[in-house]
Amino acid sequence: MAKRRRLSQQDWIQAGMRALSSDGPSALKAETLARSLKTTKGSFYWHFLDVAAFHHAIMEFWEARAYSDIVAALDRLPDPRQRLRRLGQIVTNAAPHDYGGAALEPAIRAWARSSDEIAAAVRRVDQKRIAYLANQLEQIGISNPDFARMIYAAYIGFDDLLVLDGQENQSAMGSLVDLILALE
Amino acid sequence: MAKRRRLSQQDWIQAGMRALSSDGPSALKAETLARSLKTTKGSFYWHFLDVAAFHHAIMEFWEARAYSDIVAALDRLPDPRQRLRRLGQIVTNAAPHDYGGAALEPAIRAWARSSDEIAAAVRRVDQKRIAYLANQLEQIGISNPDFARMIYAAYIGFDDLLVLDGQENQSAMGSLVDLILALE
DNA sequence: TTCATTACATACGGTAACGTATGGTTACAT
DNA sequence: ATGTAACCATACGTTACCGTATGTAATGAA
Repeated sequence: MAKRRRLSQQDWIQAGMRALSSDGPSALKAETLARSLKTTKGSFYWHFLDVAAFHHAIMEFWEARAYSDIVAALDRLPDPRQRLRRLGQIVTNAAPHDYGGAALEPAIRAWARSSDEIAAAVRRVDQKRIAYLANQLEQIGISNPDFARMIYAAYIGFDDLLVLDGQENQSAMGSLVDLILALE
Repeated sequence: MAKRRRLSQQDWIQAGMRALSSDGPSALKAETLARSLKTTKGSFYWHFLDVAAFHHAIMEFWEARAYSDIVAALDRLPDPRQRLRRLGQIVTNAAPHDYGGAALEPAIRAWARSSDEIAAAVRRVDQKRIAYLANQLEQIGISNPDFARMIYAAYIGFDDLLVLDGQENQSAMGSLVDLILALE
């Protein structure tokens, strides 16, 4: 039999992200998750004040990594051009933070549509990522901010399409980056 | 006092789309919507067998228009180039089917992440729209299907960004179309 | 006008979730 | 080994929704 090890906040957050990715925000319930973790509400309410606090914790966990993980992956590359090309590859591989076969990020974005708090977090992350992109583009002589927003919009769209049809996006995203890099 | 006119299926579907757009799929409950329509469940269960049937009706309403409305708006234009440029403008104006200040389409896409039935409908619509785009591009000598998928991904992403930050996308989407039209 | 059909109200029993309270276990530090 | 804190189980009262049943009001065709 399993060892029935005790749980931490992190275990609950992980389970939450998995449930969110596969079933949407309505799966983020204390009793439901408890069953999936083979425990009871008692544990949940020990680790979190209430459901809202749990939601908040998931949001914070995501927000803390959503920007820095991408930048960390790209900043190792010396050239802005290489960084942008690499970005094209990141998107397509079901992206960072994969849970139960489904990507976390599209799930978070979907969640944002029913929660103002989540929407605010997504907005903050978007702003930072778009600014980062714009900065990379400036370094190669492209100052029109349209292009940063364009790349980012495609990034979001590809991520959403991937979840739905599972098709490869790498090629299309790569073509877009190439198109823009060819500008200057 | 108001005349308390009686309701039709359509009234419920409209209310559902409004609720979906502003509060997400969890707002699609019989009793909640009844309150918002100042009536009771009695009316809801008269017009619909159950909640699932109601969801299905909303989905069908959207799917019946999601493809044809866009094509209808574009096919009046004689030239594929003009059609693609026009598409750039459509996206940004909070798109067709606007409810309560929020666009319906991103709400449907978000809903698709928690419902397989909705996801299937979105998939069907996506396929048809991408095929239409690819067809337009072919007419101007661009046969690489990456570009149809790229435009469509950007379309989705811009729509999502619009809801979040309310910024103008027209310029960025236009730049993308121009970039591609310049290919041939 | 009547009366059948359409549309809605109300009351009911059932389920699933919330958060609290309280008591029982496990782990570890001394 | 034993006591304290961390962790979990269980039982409870409450709320919001589901779907059904059944009765009541409105409306148009005869």
